[in-house]
Amino acid sequence: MSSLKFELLKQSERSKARRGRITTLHSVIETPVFMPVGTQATVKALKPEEISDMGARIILSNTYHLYLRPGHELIKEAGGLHKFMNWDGSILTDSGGFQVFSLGKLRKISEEGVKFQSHIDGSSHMLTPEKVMEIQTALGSDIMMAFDECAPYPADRNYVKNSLERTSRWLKRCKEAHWNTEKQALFGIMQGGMYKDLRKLSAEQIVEMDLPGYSIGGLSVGEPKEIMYDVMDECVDYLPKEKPRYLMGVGSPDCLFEGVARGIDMFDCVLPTRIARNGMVFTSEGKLSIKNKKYERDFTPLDHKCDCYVCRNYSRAYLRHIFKANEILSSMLLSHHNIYYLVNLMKEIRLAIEEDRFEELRTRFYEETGDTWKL
RNA sequence: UCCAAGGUAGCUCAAUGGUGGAGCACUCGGCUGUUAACCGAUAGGUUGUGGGUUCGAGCCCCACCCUUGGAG
Repeated sequence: MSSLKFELLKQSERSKARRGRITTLHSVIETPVFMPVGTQATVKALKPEEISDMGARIILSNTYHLYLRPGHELIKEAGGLHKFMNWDGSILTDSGGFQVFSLGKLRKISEEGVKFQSHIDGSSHMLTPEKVMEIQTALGSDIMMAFDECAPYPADRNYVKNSLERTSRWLKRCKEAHWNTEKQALFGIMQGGMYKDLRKLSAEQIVEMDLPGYSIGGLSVGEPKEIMYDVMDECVDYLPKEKPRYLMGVGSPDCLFEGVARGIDMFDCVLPTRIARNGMVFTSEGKLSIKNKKYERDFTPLDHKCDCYVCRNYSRAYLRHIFKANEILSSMLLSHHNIYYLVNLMKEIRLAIEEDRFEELRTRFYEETGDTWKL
């Protein structure tokens, strides 16, 4: 019995969009799917049952952060990450590869792995493919990500090539260190920066490993959207149709549409929760900054088309007030709305694909949200 | 009534006699595998009032007004 099953339910004929279903030990996940991010074993400001009630069946957490604090051994002792954080759906754990990018000044890369200086206490730690697999095995995630290097943008071709080839070698080591194959699936990560031929090279090297799923990494790292879409166009074609494709770190509503249209099945992003804590929300009419004075006496809901708990019970005026007053409830309510918005958006997208009207939904989305998502 | 300390941005406070600043608040913007309840920008001033000394005063001198504390 395999740790992960992917069924391709429908392939759209007018685009690469497709409907699928992933089954892991903990849940059945309808795709395309958006995965909320819970880096430190919590989707910030939200209770697991809220996320579950919205219909989300999978969330993402992070190897690097949990290894540093509270430590993977402790989580193993607690009975695994699911039990520890009270989440009974599926969990995908990122490998710490993104931290190679985001903690740029605090790390040193070698063939063996990456030496990090903890951003918490400055202590030194070595993450290797083997170590990362050990940590993710202890956490007990349903989907483990291979250890990769997320190259910065811009980066010169030579750097990107060396980096991607090392990532491929690290993937091989991850696979060799992967023993809990009955319960946990390992995904490989494509790199290659903005160079299409390098994307192809990376894809060939990782697909050869015959893994249950593949992701596209190294995008949405500061490049213009046109470039990201352009690279995505090609990337997907290099990945097998019968395996789930995961675009890492992408999650603005427009990018979700563009990703789905290009054949992506899975997405994750900190955007909805982060911008919520900073007073920004998604609505059916585009972005809305609850900080703006124009909402001071606006007693209507955030989004009149939304039927989430927040939109059913609170006004913009109230949400503005608690945000300005720096009340904790502000983060809770705005995060709830934003996650609901994306989870629901994906639900609509799945239905549209089933009914052969994804393109119409996509067009309508851009019409209704105006220039909010302009490139 | 006397004594003391003090009056500088909306608030709390900086500023050897030499171009009046900061934090917070306000207004706006940004955030894409979380080092982020974060970061950035705009705006905001007759330095309590009136005199004086000085090339030059928020700062020194005089008077007055106001605030706080103490004494009676």
